[in-house]
Amino acid sequence: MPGIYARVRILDVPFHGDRSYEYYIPPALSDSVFPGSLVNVSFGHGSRRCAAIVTDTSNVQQGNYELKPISSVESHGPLLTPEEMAMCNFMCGYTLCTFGEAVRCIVPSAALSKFNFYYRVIAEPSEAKKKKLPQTALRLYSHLCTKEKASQTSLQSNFGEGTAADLTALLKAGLIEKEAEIKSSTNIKYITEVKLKVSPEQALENAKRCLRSPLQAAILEKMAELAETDSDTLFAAINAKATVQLSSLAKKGLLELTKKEVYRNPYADAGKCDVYNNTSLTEEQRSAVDKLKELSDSGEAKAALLHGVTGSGKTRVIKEMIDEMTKKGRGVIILVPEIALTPQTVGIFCSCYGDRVAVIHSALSQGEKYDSYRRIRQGEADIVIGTRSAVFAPVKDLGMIVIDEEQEHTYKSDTDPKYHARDIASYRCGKAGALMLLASATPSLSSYHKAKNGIYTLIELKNRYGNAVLPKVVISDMRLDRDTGNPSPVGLPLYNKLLETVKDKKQAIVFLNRRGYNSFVSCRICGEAIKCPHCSVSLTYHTHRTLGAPTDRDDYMKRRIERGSLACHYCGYKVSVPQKCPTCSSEHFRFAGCGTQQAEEELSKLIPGARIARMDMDTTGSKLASDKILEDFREKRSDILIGTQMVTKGHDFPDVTLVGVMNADSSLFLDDYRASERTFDMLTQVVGRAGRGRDPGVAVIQTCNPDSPIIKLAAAQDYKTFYENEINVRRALNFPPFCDIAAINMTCSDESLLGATAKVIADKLKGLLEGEYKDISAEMYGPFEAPVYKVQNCFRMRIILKLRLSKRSRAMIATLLHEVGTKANKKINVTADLNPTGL
DNA sequence: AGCACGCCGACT
DNA sequence: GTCGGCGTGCTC
Repeated sequence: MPGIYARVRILDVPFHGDRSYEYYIPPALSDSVFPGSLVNVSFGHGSRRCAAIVTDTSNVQQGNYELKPISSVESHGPLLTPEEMAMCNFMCGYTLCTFGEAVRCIVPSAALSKFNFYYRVIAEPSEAKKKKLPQTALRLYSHLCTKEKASQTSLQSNFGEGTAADLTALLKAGLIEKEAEIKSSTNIKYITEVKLKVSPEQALENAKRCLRSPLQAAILEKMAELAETDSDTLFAAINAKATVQLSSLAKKGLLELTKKEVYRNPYADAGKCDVYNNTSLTEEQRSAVDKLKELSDSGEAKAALLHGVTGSGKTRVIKEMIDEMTKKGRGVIILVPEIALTPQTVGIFCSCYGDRVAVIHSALSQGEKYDSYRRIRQGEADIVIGTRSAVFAPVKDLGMIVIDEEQEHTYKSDTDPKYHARDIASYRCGKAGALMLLASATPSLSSYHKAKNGIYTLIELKNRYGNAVLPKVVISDMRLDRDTGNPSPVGLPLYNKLLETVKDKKQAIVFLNRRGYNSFVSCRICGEAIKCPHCSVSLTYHTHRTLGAPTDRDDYMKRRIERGSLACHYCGYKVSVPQKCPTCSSEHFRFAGCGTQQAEEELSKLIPGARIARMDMDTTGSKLASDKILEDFREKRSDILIGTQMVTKGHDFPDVTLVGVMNADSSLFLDDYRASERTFDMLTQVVGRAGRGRDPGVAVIQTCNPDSPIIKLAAAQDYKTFYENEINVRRALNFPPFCDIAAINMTCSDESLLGATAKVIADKLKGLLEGEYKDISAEMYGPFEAPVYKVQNCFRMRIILKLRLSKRSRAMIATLLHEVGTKANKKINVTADLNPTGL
């Protein structure tokens, strides 16, 4: 017997309003409301319609308020299983998001239906009332009298402008009633088109009269100029979100608002399925599989790190484990960093398991996502492969979650529930008694640290498959080329190798690192970048004043030095650009950011006749374009492939004998404490691309820091030494994995308001750390300007905390967010990002 | 989020 | 006076 009272979580409430609310279940719904049901309730003063999830039901009322009824229920049974609700609760606490945000992560939006509103007549108006109501409202009323009920959409299309206002008037007069029905998912996306209904001159005149509302005036002025646009563009242009002002202008008849459907590009499945050549496992692979099986057979939740050098056949081991799992009737989730970058991995699994596989990633349309979701839920698909959101897939009897290339930053969500797929996987495996398998050639420092300390089982693959040898690595010192007067971004060693490769009818990949977008300052002579004295990250160059046009080179450099300063994004340390290099006292600096596009032109100039293909964000507008480029390269219709990150992952081109890295330094001096880790990872991956076939490969790494241990170790593919060095640095400076980092991000379009509030928030935090949460040891830095201070006219500041994340420390941050949510100015948006990927 | 309540400045 | 905009607080 379900009970007559229900506790629910409302889906669309801000953080500080996110708690349980109690409702009563009307008798008519008593046998269709369960824990996990999606219901529709009236919430708040205006009886606003809200979607909510029932968390539990009871026969006794918990609090003593007057309860509102549950209005309706999505009748196809509970939307969430008890396990899924538990996962939502876990996410709330873990990432400090609302219950609703968590629900939206795990359920495709298509399943979260919207409402249809219906109106029906309930009373006759008295003569007095009739007089008070506007003519249009009375016409609407008589129209409703002829019908049982009418939907809002149909009324709106019949009566047009002002319908909503008339309806509210009739509702207030108690003549009609409103009824909401949960609309079964149509999942159509809308934008609001805005059109000026009067002449631009009239609009400007009205703007002058709108003195009391600067926002309305701004809208009118902008509209006088644009005449027609959509609300998003308009809000961006006037730098404010003014929905209310927009609709009141529409009411005044100055603007016309139309909701319009946005069409999404349907995902065209590139589904090219290379058949896995079913060779037997090597001895090393066999023993890895045996160990993993043992872990899985224990019946307990386990985690393992599969550390295999590039080309050691990690995918083969994973496939074997999937076979094991499915044989036992258990489901599997395989996470990949990015579908577009790993077509081969996806292809392999698709061809092996056919329609038992469901592919999930963000490029799917809502409808397609929903289809996959239902196939998985029904048990039709028991193998799920996808990007980070696939970690939530409702796989039945989950036996294993694989995270391939586990160190990739794409596993951390960059939008609001800022979860890390690894944490969710760990939670799910823990609950399901499943195996979490992390795989990588260059594991993240924190995962390898855990493996070393026995939290994960470490499994290693040390040999390249088929006895392919690691490529010979040439480190090319770009300072030599500069000294001999070669201004080209392509150094002599790389040039010679490229010529040779093309002559031999082999192929080459040239890698451009685009990562160095935050400008740092490095020394022209010793190559060192200027670093923060406290944090071992590069300082970031900021300019305060405009630099003026670069007329004379030396003069321009001087201005850059004089008018800019250097800042640390972890502790806020700030200095002006020094006169001399702190390492070698040279007076010549280089500001980061070598041109990348010119590299392609340069190459075609240098090696006439070579067929060059370029692949980066600019040339791969669509997924198909990148497939085409890769396909052409594989079929040897091009000789040299130039590209960014995209070319480093997972591809297997047997005829590639040369790999070049144009600017290995650019990620070495990122303003991130993981700069070394990322550079090592990137270089190892790139080098691993060469010599995968029978012919031995060569890799050329161009750098201004040929003595950098990171570059040397990556060249030698020596992960262990790299790990030992780096972990000591992290320990010494107290960086993860020896602590966690929490960023409190604050954004606001009003710069001075933001500055003031940021200080208040910082004080509040200090108060918590010194008072109620005295037991937490934390270092607090800031508030200071975020690395990118201004985005779309919105200013961003942040506070950085170094602490150990735990239930307790998370609770403290949650308390802070609650307080800020209720007390601080609404214009300021405050969120927490726990262990942010980049700063 | 959205709505009510209450304050405050502009305009009849 | 009083209308209407905007800041503040609350939602079972």
